[in-house]
Amino acid sequence: MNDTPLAFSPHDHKACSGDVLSRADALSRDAGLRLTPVRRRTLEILLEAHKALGAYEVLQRLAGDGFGHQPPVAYRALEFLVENGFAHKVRRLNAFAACMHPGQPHSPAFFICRDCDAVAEAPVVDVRRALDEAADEIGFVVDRVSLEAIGQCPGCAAT
Amino acid sequence: MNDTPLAFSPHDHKACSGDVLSRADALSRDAGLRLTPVRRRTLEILLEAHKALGAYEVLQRLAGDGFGHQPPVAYRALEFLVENGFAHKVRRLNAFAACMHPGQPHSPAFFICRDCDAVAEAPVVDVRRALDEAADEIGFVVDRVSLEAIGQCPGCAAT
DNA sequence: GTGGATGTGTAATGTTATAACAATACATGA
DNA sequence: TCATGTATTGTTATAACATTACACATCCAC
Repeated sequence: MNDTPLAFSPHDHKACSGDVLSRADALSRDAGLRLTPVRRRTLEILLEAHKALGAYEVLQRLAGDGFGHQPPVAYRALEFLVENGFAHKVRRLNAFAACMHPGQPHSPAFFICRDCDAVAEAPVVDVRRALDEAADEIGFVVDRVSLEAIGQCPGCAAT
Repeated sequence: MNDTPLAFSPHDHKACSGDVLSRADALSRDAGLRLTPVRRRTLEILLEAHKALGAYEVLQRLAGDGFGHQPPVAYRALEFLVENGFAHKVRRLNAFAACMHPGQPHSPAFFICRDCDAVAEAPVVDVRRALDEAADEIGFVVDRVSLEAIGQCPGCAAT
């Protein structure tokens, strides 16, 4: 429960956040999606935090910025972001994290550190393919998958 | 002989429940675990329901059987079952399901039907291996994994 | 401009989960 | 037998997460 970054390696948060945000702008324009002020600010909040945030944490920051104070304000914005691939829900934490690769259809997995709560999103195409095969065998048609691993991140293992 | 998990095919619930329950008794004895009345009854409830149940549903049935009426009663029993491999938590549903293969260390995935809410537990060793490889690459040590797929089960696809 | 669809705001409520403490059961060894 | 330690169960209260329902505003196609 510290500020350990979303990814497990040091990097320039501001640069990667800005980058993702501007890609989100472009993607929304192209797709005819309305990345309205609340929604855009919500994404920005997730990017700034650079970790998974609960809906009520997001709400608190939105309220501080002059948006609504009630839960649906945050939940609706988060829902929009998740549905359109700008964010992911991390079920293990009941929390939300900005997607680091919006627009590139990817099958993400989340690696959640049990010690510092950091969440890393990693592409795991092979994993997804293996899962689809397993589904095929039982005649199940997969819509969406959530893959979450709990364990220890390199940073916490080092200490 | 096919691999379709029990949940998606007709079968004798009472037989498979009884079987799992007696295996749980044996495993507990061997491992020195105390499968106390609440805990055993909780497992029995999950087996009888033969689907994923919310903690409050479990609690209601426990209360009806003369056990406590308060949430921790159910949560504690469920936690015991999950920790010792007798049940699984299905995070997508905020619910719990009996493990159909207690004692056999397995890396389970859950296939959740969006139409009928049936939950099938399937072994997915390949998937787990692929995930471990992805974790290795980023220096993450995996403890436990939750793999949940939402989609359509064979039964609902047929109708 | 009008009207429908979409988005934002609020209040109220529902659902899931845990903290904190008290009471009880049970094994072990004096 | 009785004291003592530990695990378990029970209760109250509350935290944390999420949704429903409804009012009003804004966008945009016609």
